[in-house]
Parts: sequence; C-alpha cells; structure tokens
Amino acid sequence: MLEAPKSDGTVGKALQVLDQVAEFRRPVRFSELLENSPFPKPTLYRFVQTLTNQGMLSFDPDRQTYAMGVRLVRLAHSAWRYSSLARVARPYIEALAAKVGEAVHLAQLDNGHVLFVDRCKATDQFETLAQAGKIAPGYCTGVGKVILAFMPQIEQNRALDQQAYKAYTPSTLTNRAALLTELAQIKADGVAYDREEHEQGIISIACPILTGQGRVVGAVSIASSTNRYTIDDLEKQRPNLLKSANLIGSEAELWQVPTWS
Amino acid sequence: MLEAPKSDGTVGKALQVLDQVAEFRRPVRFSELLENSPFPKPTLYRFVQTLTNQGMLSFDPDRQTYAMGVRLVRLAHSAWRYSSLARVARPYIEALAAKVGEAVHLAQLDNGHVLFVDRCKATDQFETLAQAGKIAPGYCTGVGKVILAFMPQIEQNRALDQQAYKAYTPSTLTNRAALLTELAQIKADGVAYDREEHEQGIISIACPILTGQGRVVGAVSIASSTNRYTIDDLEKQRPNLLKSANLIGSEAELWQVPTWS
DNA sequence: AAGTTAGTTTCAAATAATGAAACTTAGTTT
DNA sequence: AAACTAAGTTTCATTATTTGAAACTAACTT
Repeated sequence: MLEAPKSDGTVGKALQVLDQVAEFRRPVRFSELLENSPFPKPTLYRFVQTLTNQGMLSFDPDRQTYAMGVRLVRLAHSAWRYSSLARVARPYIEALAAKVGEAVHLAQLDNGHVLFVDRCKATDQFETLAQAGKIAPGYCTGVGKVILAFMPQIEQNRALDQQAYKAYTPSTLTNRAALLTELAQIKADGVAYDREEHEQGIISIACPILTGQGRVVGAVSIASSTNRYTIDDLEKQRPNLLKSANLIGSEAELWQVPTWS
Repeated sequence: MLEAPKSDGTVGKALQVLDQVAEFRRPVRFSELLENSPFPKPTLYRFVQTLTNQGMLSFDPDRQTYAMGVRLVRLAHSAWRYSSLARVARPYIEALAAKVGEAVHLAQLDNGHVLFVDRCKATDQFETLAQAGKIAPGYCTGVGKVILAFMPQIEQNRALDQQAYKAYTPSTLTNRAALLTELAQIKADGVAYDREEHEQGIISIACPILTGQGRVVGAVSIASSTNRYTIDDLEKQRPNLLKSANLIGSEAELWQVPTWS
C-alpha cells in the first residue's frame, strides 16, 4: 500500500493528496487528512483548496468534508472509453462469459495495482459500474500475476517492489522470491492460476492480452468458486480464454485510428 | 465549451492539459496538443511528462500518442462510489424507471456542465457504464435547467456565464435573458421541462434533489420520445418523480456517516 | 546527403510554492 | 457569559520550482 515513487513537483504532490482522499473511502475532514499527511498545514490546505476549485475534490459545506470530485467521473469516462481496453474488449468478454458460464474479468495494471476495468458475470450483468475501477493486489490475483509475468524487466522490477506481500490466505505468495519463481513459470506456460491466493474459495485462470509487438496491455481471467469448479476445470477453458485474449489483442492493435480525427 | 475560470497555479494548468487530452476523444500526439495549447513547447512537454509519470495520462510508445490514464478510472471509482449521488440513488431511480417505463437520468453539475452520473432505462439495463460520465449542456436539458434554477445566486451567475447558448434545435433557449426567465418559472413551479431543446424528439421532466437545508445536489429526470409521450404525459408523472427525488434527497442526507470510520 | 519536422534538453530569469507564526472562527468547558 | 481549546484560515519573507527562448537531437521526407 505504499505510494509516492517520485514526487513529480507540485503536480505530483497535489495528486498524492487526491489519492489520500480516495483511500479514505468516505468524506473526510481537513484535520483527518492533515494527520496522515506529509505536508504542513498551510501547504495541505492550499492543495485541498486548489483541488476543490478544480472540481477534483468536492466540499460539503454542511459537514465540512471533502470527497472525490465529479470532474473525475467525466475524465474517467474518457479514460474508460478511449484509453482502457474495456471498450474493445466488451463484446469478447461478454461472449466468453456466456460460453463458459462463469465470471470474466478484464484488468489493466495501474502503478503496481491490478485495476479491474470491466467484468461480465454470466448471470447478472449488473453492478458493472460498481466493479469497474476497483483495485486488487497484483501479486496474488490471476490477472495481476500474468501481467507482471509478461512485463518488461525494468518495469517488472519496479512493480515487484511495490507489492505488499500480505498473506490474504494460506496460499498467498508472501515474498518477492516466491513470486519471481512463479512468474517465470507463468511466462513459460502462458497462463496464471489464482489458487485461492487472494480470497478463500475463489480460483481463476488468467492470460495476458498482448499487442503484435508482444507488449502486455492487460489480462483476461475466468474466475469461479471452489464450490463449482476446480483448477482442472478452469484448465479446460484455456483454449477459450486464449482465443478471446488474442482477439482482444489484435482488435486493440487495429483500433487506435490514424490522425485524421 | 470555454474553460479556465481561474488558473490555480501549476496544478490548475496541469489539469487544464488533462481536460485538453480528454476533449480529443482519441489518442493524441504531442504536436496536436501543442497546436491548441496556451503553453509553450517545453512547458506543455513537462506537463505531459508529469501527468504520464503519474498515470493520469498513458503513453503509447508504438504510436507515440497520449490518452487518458487508467489512474483516473481508479480515482473515479471513489468519486462515483463515495461522492456522487449514484450510489444512494440507484435503487430509487431503478424503481422509478420500472414504474414509469421510461428512461430515468441522474445528474449532477460539474463546472457548468450537466454530468450524467447514472441512468436506468426500463428495458435494457445495460450501457450504464458507457453513459456515466457523459456530459451535456446545462441550459438546454431538463436536469441542467432545474439544477441551475435551484442554485444559489452567485454560483448560478458564474454557471450562466459558462453556458454556450448554442441552438441545438429550434426550441433551444439561446440567450441568458430567456434562460433566466425560464429559471425563475422553474424555481416557482418546482420542475423543469425539456421541450426538445437539446435533441429533436426528446422531451423530459426534471426535478431537483435537495438536502434538508435546501441545497441542490443534483437532479432526476424522466425522459421520453415524442413518439410515445407528450409533455402532458410527463406532467402526469410529476408526483412519482418528486417522490423519488425526495427519497433520494433524504437518504443522501442521512448517508454521510460520522467520523468513526 | 540535405532538408524538414517532431520531440527533447539546457539554463538563467521569473514566478510560484512553502511553512512558521499569527490570526480567526467555532465549539467546549468552567 | 468568560475563558479555554481545537479547527480552519491568512500573512509574508524565504526558498525552490516553474518557465520558455534557444539550442539540440532523432526521425522521418525529399
């Protein structure tokens, strides 16, 4: 859960404050922010003011609390629509979810965290919005491990340093060395398994989404519960999963159109 | 479509660059940004670098283009979940949509723009995610006008200055004076109508969501097509609409829990 | 190979950010 | 109600960061 890789000037610091507010997961008072802040009172105060002016935070005058601002919703709309894989991938992950009858997740990596950008559950197609934008650790999820495995060395290193290696379950890999071994194996095999490493009873098979040049841009996974599925059952879905990931990869390739607006 | 009310130091300028990238609605090259930028080359260059470092933009090295970064999706998740009305309002707007059998929109105001934070269409409950975060003009939509009508004077003034007053249809109110008259009438009446002012064939009835102290925090609308509905038909839904808005308002009131995490 | 454009770096000058301290306001206690 | 306390806000001299003209390099085009 550590942050702040390098403080990119004033802008970086301000964004750090934004993250801090986001972490609270509820409206927060100035004094609460101040307690956990590396910045002195007036500095933090001005950041919060600026961010509020800019609509990145919103201030509730009745309760004197700050929360994430609606401008973010607008900006993220662009991000989701024109930058994330979600848009291109949507039809494919829907098809996959329908075929397999289990939940399908689409993830990208955001500063060491796995960011779920979309998900389709065969049964209820709802709560997509509530799910998109959720984060999970990289080192103990199928999608996370597979993205890490296929990353370029340098970036991988940086990402591995950022993992918390907290033991969510008895199966969680809790140190860098163990994870590194697993990542090599995953890269050789082409898919990653989550054997209840993040949540008891939840298993998944994940594979990377690669561009033509072999860059990882995200991952897709089929997730299920140990009540219904075993790792072997998931393994049987490997061809379906790979096919979908390939299709998404090549579509993403074509997709970024040339300059003529 | 004008921006930049006051340039909040370096942070404000950087966020201005973010907006600029968002407006392109596609991956964009540095030189394209430079053309429409108020900043000189090295300055813009550093902003883009910083924002990319910070994950607010993402850079595609293959194509040398910038797009909105995934970090925004994560931050917006918090915004949507803990700051927007969407979460509290969801059950109520779903119920309303089911009852009325027409599309129900939930909006908040973001710097003069109407920001749709959620929507339920009685038939297909899908594409919510694609809709959330969309923006529309304030002066020619039901939700927009009703929010403007119930705003405090000072803020209203600022917002009215920011409207574009472009004639989307023959019914659009195209100047401040006409809008102001209408707003007074709306405030007295309690609801706003969109009589095909934004889109030909689309009408709606909108009412404000108010806190106990009488602050507007958003608006709900029932929208329909002139093929199926008349303004009179919408008027008949007024009690349903008001009831839902009241429920959302009082729930939003209660909702921001005290400090004990 | 010469020419052109896009992208990147340099560095002194200009500007904006910083934070200790003082101040104001709101809430609590005597 | 006065005295006390804590939360939020402003001031201002100091410090550090941002700024942008110009120079440079890399990547295409002729």
